[in-house]
Amino acid sequence: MTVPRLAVSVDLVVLTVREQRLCALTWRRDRPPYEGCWSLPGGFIQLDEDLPVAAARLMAERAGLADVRIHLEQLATYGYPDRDPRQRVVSVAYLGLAPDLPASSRAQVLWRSVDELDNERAAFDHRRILRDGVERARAKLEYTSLAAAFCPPEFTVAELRRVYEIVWGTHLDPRNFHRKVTGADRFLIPTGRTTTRDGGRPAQLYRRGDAEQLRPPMLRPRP
Amino acid sequence: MTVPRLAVSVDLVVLTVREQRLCALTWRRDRPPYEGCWSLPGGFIQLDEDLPVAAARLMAERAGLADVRIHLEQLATYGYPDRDPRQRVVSVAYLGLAPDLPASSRAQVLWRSVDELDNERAAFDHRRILRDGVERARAKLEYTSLAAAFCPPEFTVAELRRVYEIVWGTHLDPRNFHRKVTGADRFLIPTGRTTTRDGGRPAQLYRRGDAEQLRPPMLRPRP
DNA sequence: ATAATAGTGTCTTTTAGACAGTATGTT
DNA sequence: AACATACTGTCTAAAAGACACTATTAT
Repeated sequence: MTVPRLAVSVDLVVLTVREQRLCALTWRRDRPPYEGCWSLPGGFIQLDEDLPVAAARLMAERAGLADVRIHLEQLATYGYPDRDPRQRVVSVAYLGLAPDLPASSRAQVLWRSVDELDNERAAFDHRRILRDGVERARAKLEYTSLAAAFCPPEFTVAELRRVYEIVWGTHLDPRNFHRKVTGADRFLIPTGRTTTRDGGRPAQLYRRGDAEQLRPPMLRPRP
Repeated sequence: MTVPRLAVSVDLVVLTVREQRLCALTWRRDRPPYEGCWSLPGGFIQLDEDLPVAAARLMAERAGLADVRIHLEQLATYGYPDRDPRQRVVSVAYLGLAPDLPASSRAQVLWRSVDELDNERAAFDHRRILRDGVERARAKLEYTSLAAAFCPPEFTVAELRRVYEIVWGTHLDPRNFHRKVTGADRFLIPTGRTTTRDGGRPAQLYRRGDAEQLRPPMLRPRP
């Protein structure tokens, strides 16, 4: 019996919060198929390459983000037979959460609002993959400390709150939020320094603690 | 540029609760590599086959479970280069949650306790995959209604509680549990019938409701 | 009657949600 | 001074945890 062999790619859903919007890193395709559509950065894996290694390599090569501080986790694998019209490709998607970084040097690579992207023609099944990545990120803010992955190394409680508000598209009470996150075990570590970059009274700066879970979780307000 | 092509397989972590233990469906390997070790049921995908279709096919062919009522979801994809010594294989793992079914007709296919399996030599990286599947199942009981996937079509609150207790390895207060699950929106639908199969006072029988989320979640007791 | 399990009620503690009030900076 | 934001405190409502008590079957 002979075993079918397939092309295997890695696609990246890299999210960040910038200009009051949840944004994803995208390419603009300049040739068929799906010319003119947006697509996720990605590429084929090498024969001797582990999946997370391929994801990190493509993060540098195709997303322009060589920074190792970016949180990267496997999202899901997409493999229905005609998702690429040229050949059968099984794609392993990774989800990356990044702080607001300087834009890439390449003109082809753009941060774009996920709401905009959702209303535009996407290449392949990349809209579906993006949706899955956004929903994963939204869900993970509830019960993990991953929101801090969207923040710079030192951040204020208000900046962290704005991450939640923008990713969830909701308003959160600043005082209750403050109590919740500062009270959570090992979520935030005070640096002792303060900043006035948000205006008003100087705010404590925090670093990310080593807690991964947020217990009890912070549930999204439901309409 | 030439695209490397790889074998892609689907491996199944099928869990059930039987004889007071969380069990997984396994094969016993009768030839190298990993002769004598246990392995997860699985196989290669066909060239024109979608991943969920392949998972369902292998569920029937290799696990002996053609039953469509079994909950099936994608778990994760494993692809480090030497996970199979014969050739490079990227494996997409699926997680299945099944009620306590009659044993398979094939002697090679066995339900075995996940704790036992964790202490025995496994083929390939199947111990890691099993651990990931078990952890996913444990986590999902917290914030979804998936525990009912381990139960027969009609079940009592006590049977549902035993699922939680066995999967989590904890004791839960029967009265608080009853209040929580019967109060949860659209988690359980009373059938009107009762049963005495657990002894004692007859218990209401319930069917699974259409709620997928459990809000607020039922958190595992922590030590 | 006794044992076993189902189900209800009650009290306490924890947490969330709403919001008043004080603190400390900038303009 | 006015204003902006940070932070603390307080009250209430919801939910979890502990556990007493009643209900309905089998033996």
